[in-house]
Amino acid sequence: MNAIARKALNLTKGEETRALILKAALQHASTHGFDALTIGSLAEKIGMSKSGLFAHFGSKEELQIATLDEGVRRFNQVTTLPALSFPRGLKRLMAMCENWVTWTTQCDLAGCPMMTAVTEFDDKPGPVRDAVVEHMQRMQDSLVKSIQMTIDTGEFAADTDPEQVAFELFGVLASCYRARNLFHDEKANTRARKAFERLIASAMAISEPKIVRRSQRST
Amino acid sequence: MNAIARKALNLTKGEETRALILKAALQHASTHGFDALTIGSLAEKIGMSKSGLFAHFGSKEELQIATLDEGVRRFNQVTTLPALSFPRGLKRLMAMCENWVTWTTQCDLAGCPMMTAVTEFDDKPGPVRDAVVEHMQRMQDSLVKSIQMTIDTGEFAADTDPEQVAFELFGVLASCYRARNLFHDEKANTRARKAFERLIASAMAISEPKIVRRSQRST
DNA sequence: ACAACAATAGTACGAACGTACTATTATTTT
DNA sequence: AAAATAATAGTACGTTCGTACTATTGTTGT
Repeated sequence: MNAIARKALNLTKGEETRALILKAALQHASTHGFDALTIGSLAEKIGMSKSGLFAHFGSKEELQIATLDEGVRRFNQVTTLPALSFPRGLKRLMAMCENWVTWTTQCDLAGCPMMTAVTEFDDKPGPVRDAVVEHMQRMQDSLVKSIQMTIDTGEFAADTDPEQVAFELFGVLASCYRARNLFHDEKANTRARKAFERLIASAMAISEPKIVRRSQRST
Repeated sequence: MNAIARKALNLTKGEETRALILKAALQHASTHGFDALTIGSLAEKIGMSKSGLFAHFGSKEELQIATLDEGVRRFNQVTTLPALSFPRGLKRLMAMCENWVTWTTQCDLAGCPMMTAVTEFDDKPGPVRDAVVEHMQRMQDSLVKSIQMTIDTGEFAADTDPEQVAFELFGVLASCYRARNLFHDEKANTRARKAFERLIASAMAISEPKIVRRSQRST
């Protein structure tokens, strides 16, 4: 990119390379993990010197955190943001579920960087773990809020436990990623969608099954 | 352990230390990951020399695979095996679910080593990944078989998709581990149990909800 | 008990790691 | 265009890594 084009985007040279580094870093971390995110290998990957790259972050931990932040940013960009164009409630929630399934593909990532970060840092105290926890907490809060909205609109049963639904939705996603990345299972996305549907349907159904069962059993 | 006690267990000295190493290795890997399973740190942890420990495995990869094998062995020991004492079908399946929730605690592990291995090696080709895939495939097959048995006994609906149920069961477990290890959520186990129950109930329910819905909508 | 062998320790090596520190270019501001 | 500043490269250092290789100790079978 030349200086003119850069100025048009209000980017300094440093910011431009930093963005370039983070793009490569995110790709690397999503496939090989955040621990494999070494300064040397990353520098070689994008064709710059170790020290030149290092100067942008000051430490490996800062690089990891910046990469994680970038991952979350991209995630929100392709999942949460587009979902906001749907009306509050079930429609929006379903849009988010669908976007979750396809987001890594959309962003050209092999795995989900956040999911990787979670298992990598869940027992490794330090600033990176803190960042992971904060991000995941924020995501969960936003998800719980979406579910609560679906209750408020009356689409989900009033006695639905939003946190329980969020818990299960996350599980579906985790299972989907595993099936995709470990087993290269082509049905992974389909299975995830089916699981989402079932989960949603179960939150919608009020207490109808009970009534039926009673009438059948009373024969 | 002295030589007499060892002989009583039919163990050579080498086998004894190997078992000791693997116990420490599994603990280390379950908390810090398989990549952090370095020869040096492990040797120091159990008070022996790097070269002495190394001689038992010949390479780091072999150590990782042996540790993974040990994890699977322990897993089966406290989950699959006890469940076999329950009758085929729903009872046994429910026992397995319950054992999954508590197995790491029972084995004094911080996280689930297999779950860690999956995210760590899902995009890292090599013998370790191959071992992970093989183990997980075997586990999944056994789970699918258990679900199929529950269909055969008539406890699950005939049109139940065993692989789909296995997919979702795994997701619940993944979510449980995340809640426990990342958020230190005390409700994690409770949520997992609730999710299992809901999933099982949904496989049991035939097509009753449909009937109700139709009658309501036709107003 | 002693020879044969298994198990462990010691030492050394190249490679890669993170991170200082200094030098050299680009870029921006005046 | 020159001065000031930002960005990148170069070099070096101490650690730790995995893994050879050799030496020593412990265990086992005869």
